[in-house]
Amino acid sequence: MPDLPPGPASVHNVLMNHTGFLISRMGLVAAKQFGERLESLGLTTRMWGALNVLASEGEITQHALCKSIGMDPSSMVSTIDELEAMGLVERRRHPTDRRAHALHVTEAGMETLARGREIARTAQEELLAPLNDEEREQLHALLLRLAMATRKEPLAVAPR
Amino acid sequence: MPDLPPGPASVHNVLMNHTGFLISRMGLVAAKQFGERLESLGLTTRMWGALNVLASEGEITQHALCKSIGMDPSSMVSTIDELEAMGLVERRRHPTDRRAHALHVTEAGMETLARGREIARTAQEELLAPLNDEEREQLHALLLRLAMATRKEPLAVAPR
DNA sequence: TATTGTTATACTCTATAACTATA
DNA sequence: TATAGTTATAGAGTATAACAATA
Repeated sequence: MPDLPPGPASVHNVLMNHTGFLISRMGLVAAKQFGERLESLGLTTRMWGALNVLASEGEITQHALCKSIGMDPSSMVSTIDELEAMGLVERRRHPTDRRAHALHVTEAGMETLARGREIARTAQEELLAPLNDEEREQLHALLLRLAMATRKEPLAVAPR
Repeated sequence: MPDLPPGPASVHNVLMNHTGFLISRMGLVAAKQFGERLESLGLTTRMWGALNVLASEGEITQHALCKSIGMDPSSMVSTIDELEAMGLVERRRHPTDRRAHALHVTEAGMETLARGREIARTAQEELLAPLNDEEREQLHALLLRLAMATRKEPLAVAPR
């Protein structure tokens, strides 16, 4: 009885035949690699996702942000807490609804966001290194069509 | 101030521009959909991954199985416990090493595996529904090249 | 009566370290 | 001294329910 299977460890050929497994697997790798790079900014993938959407939407409520990225409201509290503690986001008064906050991205938040986007480019370059430009566009287009079909799935930005 | 961003909820346009995000996102969707379907067999994605590799490798040790799918040995214990409780796998005596087990897939295990593969086909059909056959092959080939480049990453079969 | 944000809680998944019995 | 399997434990990450303030 062979004690170890032949070939490099960690992923088995049998599983590689399934596209769904490959997507799941590469999704974990991508999230992990990006998350490790984001640590240099003191950000998690969840914080980055929230900051990113917030900057593009302007001042919105936590509730709206939750719906926008599919995060649970109770999880959003701690995410915004962390961003606020770092001075990247402020909870400002909502002009009309005294229950709600108007989430505001600070100047420091915009700077961190810019550096995060640079990191995202680097991480993407690392992830897609085996592919040329045309192939990268192909992959993106194919994934985008899949994503558009499952847009309503209430999944958070990052796996962990 | 707009209370909700325009368009359908749960995933934001800004994030859709990143291939890494799309892969991560679709990986979660794929794993979730497959996991829900596997419940009908009483299996988790982890159990299915272990059973699948085990059947293709014959009788190997838990240690070898761990290396083969990138699962932690301590997590493997409960995974095999569950498979054994369902009568799909047996811990048999290793012929030469009294510390180790020879993991054996039972006949019931092979039958469950066959049904699992049918479920995998169905789930894949659902996931890749927006793509035609040629596009599915393209996507698979592109992901496979990425996966081969990161084969050594010690990540488990399924995110949760 | 419903909604926003918050807190407390529980549950899952995973990783770490220590332990045993063998090698 | 190292290895296979196990156990116990702790740490993320997430989901659920209840709550106060306000609509």
